[in-house]
Amino acid sequence: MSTSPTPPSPLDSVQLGAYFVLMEVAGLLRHAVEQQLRDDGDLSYVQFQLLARLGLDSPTGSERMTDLADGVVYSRSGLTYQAGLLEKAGLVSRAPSADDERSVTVTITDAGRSLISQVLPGHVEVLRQQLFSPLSRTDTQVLSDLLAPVRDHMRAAPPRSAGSRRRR
Amino acid sequence: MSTSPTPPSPLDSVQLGAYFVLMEVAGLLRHAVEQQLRDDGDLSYVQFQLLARLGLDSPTGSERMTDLADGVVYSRSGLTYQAGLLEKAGLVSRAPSADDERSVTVTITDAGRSLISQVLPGHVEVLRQQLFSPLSRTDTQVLSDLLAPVRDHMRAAPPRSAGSRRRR
DNA sequence: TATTGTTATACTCTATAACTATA
DNA sequence: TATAGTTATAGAGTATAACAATA
Repeated sequence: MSTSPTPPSPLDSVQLGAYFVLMEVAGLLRHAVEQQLRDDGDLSYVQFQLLARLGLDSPTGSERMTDLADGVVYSRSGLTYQAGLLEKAGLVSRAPSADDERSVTVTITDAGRSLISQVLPGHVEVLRQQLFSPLSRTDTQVLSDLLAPVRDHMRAAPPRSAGSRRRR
Repeated sequence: MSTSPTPPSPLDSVQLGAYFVLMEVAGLLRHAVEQQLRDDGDLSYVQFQLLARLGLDSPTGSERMTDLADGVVYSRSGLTYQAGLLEKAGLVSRAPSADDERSVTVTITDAGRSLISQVLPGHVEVLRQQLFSPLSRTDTQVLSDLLAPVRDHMRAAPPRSAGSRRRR
């Protein structure tokens, strides 16, 4: 069932090129960014994502475990592991949700917010140097507009048949 | 020395958006692709990259360890580990280089080539469904053209001050 | 019964440092 | 001395399955 009924029909060279550049740029960028986060705040990229989501995106500074897992494409156990690390470091707190006793609400602490602002300037610097220096403002806008539909498409299609539940 | 003399001056929202989409798309794509490679050929993404580089890019099917490490942004020991796995699986062979006794030449085997062609159709399918279905041919071309300079810029700048040697 | 989250466990990957051998 | 590669080792991250508790 892994072979499709239609002939393989390889991607054309433009598509292959786009695939490779995309993956290489993202890989190199992640590498650079992880090093900065490690140096400036002893954070992994995923941990930064979690903190940023709580501290920058969420108006309340809180989210349920499940929502965090959905946003970061994580296994439940993986998120539990990371949330445990963050909590042990005093960067977030966990408490049973008010409305649903099964849920756990994760909240960023003052120390967490402080760490974000400590790490953010360096982070922005890396982005500026590595990613944006070769891109004009228009380029950046176009790039964003091109990738946004892809992201939405990927989020919609549930290819992760692993566990069972995923979609909210 | 981690704070720059110039004011933090945060990225504008367009730049931040571009950064996040780029990372999310690449992350989701890598996730999907890794699952396919695992299912169809029991390969990690890095192992696939190594085999593809030897089998598809190199005309001779051989490369030195160092050149492979440069191409895949790996630590030397990491490459040794992966090359060891591939060799144990019979997908590559290793032999001291002819001209330089210090070097090791890695060569893809028939089994390695066979595995690539076994895995490639499914790989292409995933790319088509996940990445390219929301992109026109023009979109794809533009995306590629936008990212190519970024890749070149990142390759040139040696931010990995870790080990010591890196640039060829 | 379905969902939320945790735990135990095992495995893969990566990086650092020490080491050998050749240039 | 500098480079190519390996080894030992240690640590971080991830996933699976079994589990407990609530809806």
